[in-house]
Amino acid sequence: MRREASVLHLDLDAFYASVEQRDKPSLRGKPVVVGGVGQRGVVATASYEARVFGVRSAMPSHEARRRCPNAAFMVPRFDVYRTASAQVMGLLRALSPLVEPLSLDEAFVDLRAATEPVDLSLPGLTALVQRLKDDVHEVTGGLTASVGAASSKFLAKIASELEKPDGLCVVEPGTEVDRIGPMGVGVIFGVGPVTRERLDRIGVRTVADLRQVEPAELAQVVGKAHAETLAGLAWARDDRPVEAEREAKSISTEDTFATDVTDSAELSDILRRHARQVAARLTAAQLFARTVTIKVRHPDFSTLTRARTLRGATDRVDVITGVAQSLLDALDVSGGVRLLGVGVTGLTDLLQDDLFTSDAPAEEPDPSATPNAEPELAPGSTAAVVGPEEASEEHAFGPVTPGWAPGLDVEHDLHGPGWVWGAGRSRVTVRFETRDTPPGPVRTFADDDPALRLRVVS
DNA sequence: TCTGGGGTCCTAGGACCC
DNA sequence: TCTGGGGTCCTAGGACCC
Repeated sequence: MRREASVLHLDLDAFYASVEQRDKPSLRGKPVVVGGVGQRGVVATASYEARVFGVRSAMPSHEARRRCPNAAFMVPRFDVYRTASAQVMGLLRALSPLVEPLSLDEAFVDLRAATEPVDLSLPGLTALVQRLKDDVHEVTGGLTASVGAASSKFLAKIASELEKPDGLCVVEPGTEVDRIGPMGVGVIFGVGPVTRERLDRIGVRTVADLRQVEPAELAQVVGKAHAETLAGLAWARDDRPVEAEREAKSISTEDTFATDVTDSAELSDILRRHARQVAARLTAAQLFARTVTIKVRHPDFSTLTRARTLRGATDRVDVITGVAQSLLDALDVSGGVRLLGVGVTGLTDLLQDDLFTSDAPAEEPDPSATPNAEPELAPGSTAAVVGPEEASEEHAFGPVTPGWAPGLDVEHDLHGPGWVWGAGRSRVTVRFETRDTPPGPVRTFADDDPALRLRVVS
């Protein structure tokens, strides 16, 4: 436990929705919901105006629509979010090189590793955090961040949430135990609905309640490893370091279909597409994987995974496809499939692998040696046929209407840049405005109007 | 027409080895 | 010729995070 509040946690407020409001002036001050817009979509982020109506992250989109029919519903623009995120991470790294991103909109910073000496007194920290927030606002063109400073990751994260949005909270060292005592156990990272319910059943509702539980009883309720962490955190004991470079442990992609898929040829196509994406990401990261996993969700939402570990690591599309297909073949999917995914784990980089096996008889580091136990990859297997990489990388929010999904950027020959307000019945409605204009006019076009096209923005 | 996608970590059981 | 315990690897599932 540190003696000074040298850990920062930064969280961009309603990040995706705020970026949309920044870039679409007519949406400022209005409810905005970013996420899947299809029947099976869920909410990724709701603006604060939408939260007033009870719209929350992870809520099914149809439920969000019911609660807030007047909200603007739009598909995420990850390239734009990535750019804004990189700008913010850049500011953090200028403060201290020891930055641990948790997602596009969240990161820890260790100020002890700062290149220049930092004044960690309460006024010093407050001034530093305020400057950081101002810089974030400026560099991103108007986004706000909530920042917490404390003596540990646990408290810094709690602190950043205390005064959201646009929050600034420094937890003074020595006050941690008192501060968290009255809070619900749900503030503890790792305590979700299930654990909260289990704790509730033994009378534990607040962090202070948690301190009274016998270690043995706690272990029985939440498991040994979890119990030890929780017991420590209840007393604000947390010495987890801020870690800048964490190696990826798995890579996966999956897709929930607009309607359940029953055709096995179609499932194979989808599987191959996923395998191709996974292989491409392995290659891009210069990694190889030993275990291939598939994930299948049935129409009743029951979900299962099947995995097979190979003798050697691979990044080959045909190998990954072949293993995935044979795993799928062993399952009964006659009732249809709601979701299909492919993933890899057991990641190694070849160089290291090579090093460790260099005195062994040439188990070729070349992954072409790995189709070993994969009879389904016999010559003539269609698995070896590899098509061009899919154009769309982000299926994350599901069945995006090809073309005119709401929120996407467009350009019209006459009217200039704008964004898709809505589409359907062979028509597209566009609002012509950008980040730097006042709210603009709305026009409707035929969806095959040659003067109108999608615009790539980041 | 309930319930995304991309991750991490933990548990538990069985195989296998010493 | 009857039986323990530890360690590691693998698979499957589940809780949780953003």
